Amino acid sequence: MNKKIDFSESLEDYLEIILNLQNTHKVARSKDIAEKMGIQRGSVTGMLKNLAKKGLINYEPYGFITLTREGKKIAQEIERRHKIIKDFLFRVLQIKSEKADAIACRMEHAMDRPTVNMLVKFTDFIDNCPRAGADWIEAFVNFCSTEKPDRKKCKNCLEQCMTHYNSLLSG
Amino acid sequence: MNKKIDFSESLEDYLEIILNLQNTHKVARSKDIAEKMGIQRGSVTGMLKNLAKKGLINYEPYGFITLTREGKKIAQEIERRHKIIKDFLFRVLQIKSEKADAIACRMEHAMDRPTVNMLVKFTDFIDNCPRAGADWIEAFVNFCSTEKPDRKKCKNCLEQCMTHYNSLLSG
DNA sequence: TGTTAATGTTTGGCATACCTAACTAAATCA
DNA sequence: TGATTTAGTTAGGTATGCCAAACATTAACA
Repeated sequence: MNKKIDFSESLEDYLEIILNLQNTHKVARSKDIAEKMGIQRGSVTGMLKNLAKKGLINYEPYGFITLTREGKKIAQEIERRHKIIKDFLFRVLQIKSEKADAIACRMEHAMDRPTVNMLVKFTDFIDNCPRAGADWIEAFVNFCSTEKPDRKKCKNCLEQCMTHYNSLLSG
Repeated sequence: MNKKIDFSESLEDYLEIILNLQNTHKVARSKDIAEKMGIQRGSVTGMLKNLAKKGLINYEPYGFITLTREGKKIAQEIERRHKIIKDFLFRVLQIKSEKADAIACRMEHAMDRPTVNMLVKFTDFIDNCPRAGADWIEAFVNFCSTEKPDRKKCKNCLEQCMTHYNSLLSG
């Protein structure tokens, strides 16, 4: 029974924004959706009807807009993808927060669930593996700004990493 | 003079495919483009005219299709993004080759040049940093398939990593 | 060289998703 | 409560990008 209709990027964006508005403003309003989507108010109505027809929102003219259970499920999935991708772009790839958000907003439609799940595991791994961690990301930043990696620095880095791990064990 | 028109995903796909066909078959044919795009032959003609109008391909009815200098530049940029993203998905995130290609094909339109550049640097870093490398990716695979990371394994892993680095220095 | 098959084009139609402008309902305030 | 502002809807229009089917051209081969 799991309908695997694939929704358009636009539709997914609407759901994500409605969820967002629901969370911050209690209820989603047509005007705010238009504003967040960067489109005209008139364009929103059509999509609201569309979303309602698909059973993703509760909607009647001039009434409140809320996500149905199904709509919320999808919106939350998109929101989750967004956060995961943004986190990777921002924390690992060092993309500036605002830009990371903008790109995540586009990438979230391109990646499917299993792939995003692997990305979560990967950032988890970076955060938890003694060979990686915050200082390793620091090393990456350094790697980016220098021409050729200095092997001597590598020795230091490795030793530091080992020391840190040992203190983790004993601490 | 650097025209920064942003092209549609569809248009970028056409260019990428034309480049691909140019490289493998010497010349791009309407039928093959349709096949690769998974669309009907009739739909291709319209876009060819569009691409020609934008100065991205050399095209006249019933004639050969080749990329102009400008078109090739864009196609190569897209192709580059595709390869980089696919490599990351496949080698790092362990996404199966075919699927990695399909997702890369969608992601390549979502990521801009600077972001892709950071992704290259990141995979470069993974390949070159003594704390990362192929065995570290192996460790990630292991991390994915186990519930909780085993700290004892970490000790081994770290020591192996250190040994490997030392042998690199002396070797 | 004439016929046939393959390839490419044209046409009309459809769906999505946006716009503007006119209109309607609801909310606000005097 | 009535007038005005704000929010939401409707209607008609545009651009993209696809389809199917009829048509035109080119290539293949007999």
